[in-house]
Amino acid sequence: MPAYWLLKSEPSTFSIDDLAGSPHRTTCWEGVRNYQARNFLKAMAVGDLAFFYHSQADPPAIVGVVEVVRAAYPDHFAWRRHSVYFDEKSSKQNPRWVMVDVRLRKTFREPLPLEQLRTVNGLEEMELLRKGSRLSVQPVREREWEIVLGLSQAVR
DNA sequence: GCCAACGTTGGC
DNA sequence: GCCAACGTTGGC
Repeated sequence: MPAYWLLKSEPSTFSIDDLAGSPHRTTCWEGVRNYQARNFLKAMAVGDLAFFYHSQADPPAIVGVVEVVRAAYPDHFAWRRHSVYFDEKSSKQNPRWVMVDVRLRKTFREPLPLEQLRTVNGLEEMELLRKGSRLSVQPVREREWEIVLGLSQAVR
């Protein structure tokens, strides 16, 4: 059984269309710089599935599904002095941050806006919908996964 | 642009 | 270990 997750990205930085245009529709998920989010990245296994969420977007929305194709490995952007993700406290000997690789599985025909998700029965406890929730990598319960996927198919 | 809700830093 | 100050996220 795969586990389910949700990954946030600002589309102005990296959108689901950018992923669709990437080689093998695959990308490394670099730049996570929050310990709780990092620990979720470490918990991911190949074959796990994740919603792709557009934050700081108009509207903010779940826009598709990706699959984990490589488990956590050191985020080498932390070692690049000129990267926005540089962190001098992360060394090659003792990497502080990790990333996974994900491949695009599905782009929803219609995005599922945050505002709509807030009205859906069964999603009340979803991390994404918690007030003040800022986690950029978060687990999704199986039941929540099924409900959201069902919505994505209902909007055809 | 505002601001609530965090997370991090650092003095003590 | 506490907590004030500061920085960041992200909806609105």
